[in-house]
Amino acid sequence: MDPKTELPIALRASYLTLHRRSDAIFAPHGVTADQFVLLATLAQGNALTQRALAQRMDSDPSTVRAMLVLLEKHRLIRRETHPEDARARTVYLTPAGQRKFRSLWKAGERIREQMFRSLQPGEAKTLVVLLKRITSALNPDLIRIGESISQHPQEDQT
Amino acid sequence: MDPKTELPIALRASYLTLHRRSDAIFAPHGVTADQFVLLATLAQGNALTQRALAQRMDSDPSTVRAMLVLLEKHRLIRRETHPEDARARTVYLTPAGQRKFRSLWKAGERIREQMFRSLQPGEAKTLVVLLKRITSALNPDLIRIGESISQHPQEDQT
DNA sequence: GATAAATTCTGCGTATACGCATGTTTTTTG
DNA sequence: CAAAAAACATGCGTATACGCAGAATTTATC
Repeated sequence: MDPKTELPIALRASYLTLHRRSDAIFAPHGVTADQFVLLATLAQGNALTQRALAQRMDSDPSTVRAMLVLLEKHRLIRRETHPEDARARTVYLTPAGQRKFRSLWKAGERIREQMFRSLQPGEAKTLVVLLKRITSALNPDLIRIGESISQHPQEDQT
Repeated sequence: MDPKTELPIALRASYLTLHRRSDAIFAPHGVTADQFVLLATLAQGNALTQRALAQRMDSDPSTVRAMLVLLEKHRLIRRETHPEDARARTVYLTPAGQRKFRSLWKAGERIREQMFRSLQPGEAKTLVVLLKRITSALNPDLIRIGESISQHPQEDQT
């Protein structure tokens, strides 16, 4: 089969496999794979608004909100009204959330190691580069010549 | 950031973006991205059991079932009891399902083209190879299909 | 400075995605 | 052949994932 056809399928298979495996590894910690991504994003840049958090996670704001409601109930994160913008809510990792994240990071190392070891030196970097390439190619905020992409609010992210 | 850390994140971002984009493109046809994958799998090998279908889609049997129930209601697929094995049900694409798939295939060409064009000659093939590599690296029991599945992800002997 | 426009979160509806338990049927074993 | 084990589909519960509409608030416009 030609690569153009195979590529979306291979991408899907890879992601679903990674997701399943992550869920299995994190389950004993009472956390899902996606919750881990959220916690990791917060660990990297605390005090984000829900919207900013969603953007960095490549997720939908309403999806993130549902996750936050759960995580807040589990006392891993905390939400406060933004001091300057009463529309927004700022999200913080609680101390328990920080501890949990560190422990999850260790647990996840096994998976990262497993993926990484299956690749030759340099291939991981290549893979990341190519993935980012197709991601931005699929992102409709790029203006293509000859093709009309209407109805899309331009947003300028960093 | 080092590639080992970035890889899972990049994979997730790529897949979610592809999935969103596909959903948007297929929505006017009344079909989701995942339903497209199912129909495509059936188009390639008709008359599969639900389990075989799930395996080829890299999906869970119970997930596939839910999709089949929907697709059957939409008259795109049909399920019959397996002639020799009364436990299993065989899935068929209806004529309408075949037509729908052909039309979806055309609609999806735009996305495949967009991904493909962002890559240099040969890179698409490379990307597929690397994705398959990490997929099987993450699969704890890819040795034999159809065997009982061990649920102890502790052993890692290769 | 009042009104319109944009932004942010919330809530709802639908569709995966998966694990687990259950019921039925086939296959294996003693 | 009878009992046990395995395989297949179903149903349930939880957690994304997303679009869309609505309410509150900030920013822009005249």
